[in-house]
Amino acid sequence: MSGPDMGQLESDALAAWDRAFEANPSDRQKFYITVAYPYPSGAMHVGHGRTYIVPDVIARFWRMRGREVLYPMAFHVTGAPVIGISKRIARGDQKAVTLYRDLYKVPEQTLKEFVDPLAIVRHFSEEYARVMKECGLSIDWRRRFTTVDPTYSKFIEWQWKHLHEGGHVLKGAHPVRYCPQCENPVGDHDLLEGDKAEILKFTLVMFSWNGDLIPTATLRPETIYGVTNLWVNPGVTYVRAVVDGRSWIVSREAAEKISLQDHTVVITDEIPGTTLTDQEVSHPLCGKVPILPADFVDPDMGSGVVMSVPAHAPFDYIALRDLQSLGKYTGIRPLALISVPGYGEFPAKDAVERAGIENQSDSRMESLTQEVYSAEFSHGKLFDKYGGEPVRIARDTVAKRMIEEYGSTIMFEFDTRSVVCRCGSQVFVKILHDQWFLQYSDPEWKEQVADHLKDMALVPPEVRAEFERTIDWLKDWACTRRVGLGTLLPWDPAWLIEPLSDSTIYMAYYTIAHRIREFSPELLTPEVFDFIFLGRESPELPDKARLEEIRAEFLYWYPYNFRFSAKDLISNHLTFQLFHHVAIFPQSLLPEGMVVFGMGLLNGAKMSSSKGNVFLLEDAVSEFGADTVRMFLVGSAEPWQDFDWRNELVASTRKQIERFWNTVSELGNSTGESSDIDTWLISRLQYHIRRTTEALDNFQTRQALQESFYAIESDLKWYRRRVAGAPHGSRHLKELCSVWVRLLAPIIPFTCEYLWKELHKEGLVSFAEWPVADEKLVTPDLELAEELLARTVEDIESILKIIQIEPASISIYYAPGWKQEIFSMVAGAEDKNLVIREIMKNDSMKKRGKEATDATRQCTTLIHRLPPQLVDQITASAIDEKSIFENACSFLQKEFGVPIKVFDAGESVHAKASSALPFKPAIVIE
RNA sequence: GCGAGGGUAUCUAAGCCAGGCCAAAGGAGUCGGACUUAAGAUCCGAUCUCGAAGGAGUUCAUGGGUUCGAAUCCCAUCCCUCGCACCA
Repeated sequence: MSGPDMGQLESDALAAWDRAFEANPSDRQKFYITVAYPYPSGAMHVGHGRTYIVPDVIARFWRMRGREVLYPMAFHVTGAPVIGISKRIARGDQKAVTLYRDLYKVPEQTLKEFVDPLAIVRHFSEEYARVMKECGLSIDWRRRFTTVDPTYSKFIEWQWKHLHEGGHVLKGAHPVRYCPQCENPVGDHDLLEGDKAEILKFTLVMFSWNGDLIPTATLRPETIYGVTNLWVNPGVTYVRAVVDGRSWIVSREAAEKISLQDHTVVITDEIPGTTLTDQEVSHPLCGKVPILPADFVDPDMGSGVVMSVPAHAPFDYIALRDLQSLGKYTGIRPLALISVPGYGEFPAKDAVERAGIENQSDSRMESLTQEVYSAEFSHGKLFDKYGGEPVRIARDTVAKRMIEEYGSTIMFEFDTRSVVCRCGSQVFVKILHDQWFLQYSDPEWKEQVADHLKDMALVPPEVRAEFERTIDWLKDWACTRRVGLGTLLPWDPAWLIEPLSDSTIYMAYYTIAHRIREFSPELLTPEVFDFIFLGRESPELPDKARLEEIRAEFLYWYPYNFRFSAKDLISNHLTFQLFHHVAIFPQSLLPEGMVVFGMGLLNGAKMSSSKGNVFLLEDAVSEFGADTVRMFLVGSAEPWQDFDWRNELVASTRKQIERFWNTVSELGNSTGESSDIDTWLISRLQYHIRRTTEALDNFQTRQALQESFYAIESDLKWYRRRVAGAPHGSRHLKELCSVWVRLLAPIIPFTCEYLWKELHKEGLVSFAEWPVADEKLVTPDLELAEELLARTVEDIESILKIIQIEPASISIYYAPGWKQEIFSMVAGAEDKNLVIREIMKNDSMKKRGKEATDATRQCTTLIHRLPPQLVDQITASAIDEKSIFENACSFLQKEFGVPIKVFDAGESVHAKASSALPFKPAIVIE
């Protein structure tokens, strides 16, 4: 039989599902799940596919279990990326055009429209919706919206009014990456180079020189006590500049940077580096020190002047050593100030000497500096005369003191040298003013979130620690931007609300999205939302009756049951949304649970659109079929594990679906009489129903598939073997198929929808009743008998394999009754080492002597090897091995093609017979 | 560097929390057989090593330790993934 026509089958199912998943409040209990909505700036790949298919499987499962299930979807279009994309496409940037035209397959005509950023999100949100439907996602599309819809903006304004009034939004200054050419802050996606650059906070230590200040930038202000000199580059021309009214000497680059960081800077004249060398400067904390020449000083790093601490900085140590080896400045000695275990008086000296470094151009200097730096930071302590504090604490105390008493200031600088904007200009750190912050640092707010987290279900449980860490670690978040798409900050409309910050409670908005559109946006005052979400009455609400309905719908669905997202969002979105929920909603409406996904790989490598290493979801669906894609994505790993898409594995998934399709088509309408083995099959089925249900209850889609697909298949394999040659399947098989199709319906709904009809069932399988295990159909004795038989067959096979003789007959010797007794006694014994004594107290056993002690030892070994559950069953049910084997004689004869004889081992004199044990008969092949 | 998670046979992936059910499930791949004109599909078997009796030996990143007994518990080391922010 050939496979089904998937194309036809899929379009039939899609037609049948049209609008079927629109969810409305009902008498049923609700189940509401949401997934982080996509930012539609490109085509969906199979990684996205899993993000939405896993929740769909869960949604379908609960729907079949009789819940009213809401699974909504919307599109996040706020932010700056599409603006950059549209600019690049407008400019004809080759890389961007290739990506969109060739990889994402955007038609030429549409691509032309991409000069409008909104056209991009419009195009791809349509694509997303279309592909999501093709995948069979059971979404209520009536609730779809985008985050720039005027109605949604009204909702965001309401949210932010509450955050503001609740004291969670504060104004402050903030250092950002800034492009002077574009006159804008730049995000990661705007960068040509240095996208991982971090902003470091340097302290400018102010040395005095003839009425001028010479600042040196350092990450280690506490080392001021060990400064022996400064370094300037003699080949660089420095500038004198009036900075906030004081005269500074710094490199030209530094002057420019400082001017972006809250200082007024006026350059007055130039000073060659050579003028500075051999001059003497002073600082209250280290006294007078000379300025020495050094070529390694980079004018583009910090102030362009460096303070030298040869005792603790390898660079300084070796630069000094190099000078001194030329007979210069020999009077200068390193000055130690930190003690650190594992190093002598001068850690920098130790490190340099241990590594055998010859001179300052050695490539290992960088890592050596890092090594000393870390060792001192984590284990170092300042000498008592400098306060005796650990380095990690002293660093802050000294910095604070310098700022308060000695005119120091902060300078921001990147940790990587070259940070370049897409426009080609160098990027600087700028301090932005009037910036609004969400005050995630607020201890009280943190505590509320942490308290609520305790009540939440988290899947998998391992992520709890990471959430706790994140709540603890979160600092204030700059929540407004100057550029991009989005909602204006209601009380300061010069700012846009930052995109991660406008996506924190939209799960509540879904519940009313389709109804709120009945109002024109200008009617949607904060009072309206206050009423809908908080039940707050106010006079003059528009269309109160309608609002009552909307509020009722919100209350029906909220709080959501589970939110799904990938693990990279734990440290921002998933935690942010908790902060916002606790700030706005009452206890009873707070989120109940979260499910965190793993990441996707393609052929073992990370999926990445920019590197072209993606497999588009739509291509996957058209090549393999939606069900295959679904089954692979939820079945190859549990949702929280990383998964790896490999075409060859996916192809074999398709074969499995075809096999299932063939089996059900063949057996689905059987009506024959049933026998013991049918009863056995149905008994096993109850177990699989239970296990599948448990797995899906716990979001274990892979486990569910193992139980509902492979485990049932493997039972059927044994069944077929047992009935080989017997007439057509029984009516029990029909029942099995009906259960089987339902168990798999959440995972491969297209195939199951078709087969459901084939089985002449009413309605859609998507809404059919989820199977429930019926304990009355469980027959432990039969299962045990089949287990014994299967194990015996296995034993016989393994013997046959080894001895390689052509067997003439096979004899099975089942264990005598007294061994059963021993077996039970051993099984029931607390201490298996002492049981032999108990057994020997029994006279009839005593009479058997060695035979009985041997049997006890053998039973003990056997019991250790059998699953405990099975041992319990064996002892509980006193099975009749004799009749089991006799009943199976014809089966065994067919299996092995030779006559089978069954004997009581107790009545046999055959040497082998004595090795018979309960559940492990002696086997003799002749 | 810091924080969180992980390393199981050819690949993938159970098992680990609650140590003996473990030479270690399932799936894939590979090899052999049946069917077929052939291929594919399907079905059956094998797939760490040894073995002419259902067994034995060596394995679960590496090295130690605890225990009668360790893939599972403890310690150290190495490697991988994610996050470290104003960005979706």
